[in-house]
Amino acid sequence: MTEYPQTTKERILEVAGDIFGKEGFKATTIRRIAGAAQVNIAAINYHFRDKEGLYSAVLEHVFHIGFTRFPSKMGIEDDTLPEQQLLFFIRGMFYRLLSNEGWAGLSGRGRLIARELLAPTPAFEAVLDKYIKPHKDLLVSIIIAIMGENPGPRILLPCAISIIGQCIYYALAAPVIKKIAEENAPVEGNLDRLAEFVWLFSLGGIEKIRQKTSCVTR
Amino acid sequence: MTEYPQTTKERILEVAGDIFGKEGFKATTIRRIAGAAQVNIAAINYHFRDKEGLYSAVLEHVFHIGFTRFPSKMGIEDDTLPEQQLLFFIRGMFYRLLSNEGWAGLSGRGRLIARELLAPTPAFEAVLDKYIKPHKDLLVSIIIAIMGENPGPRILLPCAISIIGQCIYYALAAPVIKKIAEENAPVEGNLDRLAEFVWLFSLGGIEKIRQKTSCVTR
DNA sequence: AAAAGAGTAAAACAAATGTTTGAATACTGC
DNA sequence: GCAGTATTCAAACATTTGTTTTACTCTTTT
Repeated sequence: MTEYPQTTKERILEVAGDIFGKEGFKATTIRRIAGAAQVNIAAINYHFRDKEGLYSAVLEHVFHIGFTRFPSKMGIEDDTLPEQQLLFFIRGMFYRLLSNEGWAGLSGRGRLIARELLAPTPAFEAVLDKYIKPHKDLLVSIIIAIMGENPGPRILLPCAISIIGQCIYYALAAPVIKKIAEENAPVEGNLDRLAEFVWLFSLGGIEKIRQKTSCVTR
Repeated sequence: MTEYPQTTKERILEVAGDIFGKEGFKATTIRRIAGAAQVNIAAINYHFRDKEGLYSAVLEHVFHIGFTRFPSKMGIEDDTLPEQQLLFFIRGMFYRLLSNEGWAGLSGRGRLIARELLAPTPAFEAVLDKYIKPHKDLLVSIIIAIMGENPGPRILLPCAISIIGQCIYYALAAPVIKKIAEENAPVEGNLDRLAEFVWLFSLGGIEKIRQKTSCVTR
């Protein structure tokens, strides 16, 4: 991505993120990383100890970049309406997951995240606590605000999962979506429209769930 | 899974599905498969030509099993109400993706599918046409029936993606969901409840989308 | 300017992995 | 029962790949 002079270490991190994401941990060879980063093979082991050490560093780096450029609360103020908060939250996810300044549509480094969801490595535990749990908690609090009551985890968490699931699926299945529904592929120009769609869809979902559960409990 | 005598070829297929799913293509060694299936290494190349040939066969086999045991239209008759059809469709996905008779929660062979969504291999093209596209078309027709009108692909496909996305995310992120929302992990005993939740949520979503788009177009 | 240390380079090592070979064994049709 | 085919097996081959070693270069410190 960045062509301007960087330190060897930085260049390795950037390049490794893309390649690990595209190929997966096992399929990635340090020779390939070294080649792409125009760095000697031994430099990788020198800076990161071994392949696994490099991977951990990459994972942390990727999450740091994503949540620094697109924080969970992006655009959300204390006086923002709950519904608006949800829109910002979803739009944030789309941009973090799919924009080029973010995780580039999981086509590059971002696919790392999907791979970790699928099969968490030990290195994932750290980012789970640091980035993902707070992110989830924020969403849950937004849902509570929209519902106007706290229906408990058996309602809240599935709601959160449904919302996050839609966003991540766009990112995860981007290659397939491009093939069977090209018009709606999650490319840069579509992000706002798709985010707004998911937002509306989710508002409707939350509303429906609220009706049903209120109906049952009372 | 099956312990009773099978042909070598069948045993290889079964075992390879699990291992490819858990480890990914590159990380899977044919020696490991041979060991687990109690088969000579060369037998694999004999029956399937090479590692890639085995993988293609496994992928087709996995999809065949899944859509044979849990067909897209499972439970859907011609006179089923559209809303009911959606419930059956979603429930079918949950069982296909997550039950032990299906793809076993992507913990075993089913994870193959998620891997293919993430990074399609050439072998995926075939199953895409044979299984996935018809499956998508069915869902789209159900959505049209629920909406009572055809709002065009820019509305329909995002709807379909939102619905499928929720289902697949449960399967994909099962390891992580277990960690942060254990009560709602997609295990056998939760499938009906979660399917019904996703159904309600999606009905609400479709309704909301329909309102908005009618509002704008007219 | 000399010494020390950090960073880089090329080559070599050892383990693993996909594939092939050629012989041995089981099965099938006549 | 036998020829012919299909299947299984153990061993070997050629690559690939993570890691280490050793020497070299450059910067910083004294």
